[in-house]
Amino acid sequence: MDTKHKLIAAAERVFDRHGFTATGMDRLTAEAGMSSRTLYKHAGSKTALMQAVLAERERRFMARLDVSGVDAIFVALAEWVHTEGARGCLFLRTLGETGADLPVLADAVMAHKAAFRERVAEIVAAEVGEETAAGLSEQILVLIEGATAAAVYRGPDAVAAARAAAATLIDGARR
Amino acid sequence: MDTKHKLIAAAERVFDRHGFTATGMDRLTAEAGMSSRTLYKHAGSKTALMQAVLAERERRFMARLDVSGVDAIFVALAEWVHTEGARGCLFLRTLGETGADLPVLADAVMAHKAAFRERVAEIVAAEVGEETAAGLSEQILVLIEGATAAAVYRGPDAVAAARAAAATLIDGARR
DNA sequence: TGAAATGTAAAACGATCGTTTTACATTTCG
DNA sequence: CGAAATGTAAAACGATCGTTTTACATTTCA
Repeated sequence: MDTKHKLIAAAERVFDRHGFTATGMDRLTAEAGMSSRTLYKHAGSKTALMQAVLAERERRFMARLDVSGVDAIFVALAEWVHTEGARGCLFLRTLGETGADLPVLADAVMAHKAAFRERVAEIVAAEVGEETAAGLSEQILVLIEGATAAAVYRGPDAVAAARAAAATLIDGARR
Repeated sequence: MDTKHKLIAAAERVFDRHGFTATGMDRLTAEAGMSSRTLYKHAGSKTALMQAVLAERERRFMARLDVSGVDAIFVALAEWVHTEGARGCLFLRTLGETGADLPVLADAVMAHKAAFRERVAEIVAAEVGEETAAGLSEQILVLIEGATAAAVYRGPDAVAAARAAAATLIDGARR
């Protein structure tokens, strides 16, 4: 059981830094410190391994989204960028790499984004009320995605700017 | 000369829809309707072809950014999504696919993003003045990136939300 | 004790990768 | 006219792809 988690953690690092398609199995076995036989016993296939990586990523990301205010979302995002770096959303990157050619991964990405959007809507609704939240939560969603994307070349400044913009928008919606 | 442009246009379509790494030369030659010998005569290599694609993409994208107000940026973005679809920023996707493993492409992406950021700053400054623009243009930048990313799974709604958010932020900065 | 489970190391599988080469047809233009 | 330029079609290059297999070592536990 420890072997599988070690594999997924190693695969997440390598896929995140070098991309899914460009990463060969030899690099995965080397990084995970195990033979290819063991890797395939646990993962099944390269695509299934990426599936497992996305599932683990979703678990970890959603745990950070367990907050009770919009501002806290951006604090959490700033922490994420600080500890894990900024290479863009792994889900959208995976979708972008494979397009619709690997439906299993495309479905996982879309399911994650639906859950993510739902969670953001809940947080916004709790802060400004159901009726105001309708249009506002989509704006907050865009700010989170934008901070994630822009942080690739702007670093923490992008997250800070998104945080400030969100505060302005929330403040405007309150009155 | 027409051959080269036909090649680049075909390569842009294929790379955009199926990714850079996952696309083989056979798919490129088929889509461009030419032999691999001719392709290599004009492009040099797969990486150089992607370089040319990014240069063409930048030319076309920057032409759309030739507007004189922040709101017009989002109108242009909405048009782009309508005519070309939403598969995310090709520059960031390319960077995400290859990481730092192909410095030529990474450099092209960073150079484009610097120019893009500069252009956005100019547009914002023209609208609210130099001193107010400092912090605000980074927020607008985040909104554009966010609309581009979120449009992958939210479609035109993401652009509309970003446009509304930008209007609110600009309005707040004016007074 | 001994069989089942779990691991490693390494060779091999056919397929496909990006690229070059060989052989030949057509067009361009001094 | 005739050579240079530009194209196609297709085979071949060595390398690497994702995956399976063979052979063997170690641990687990009824």
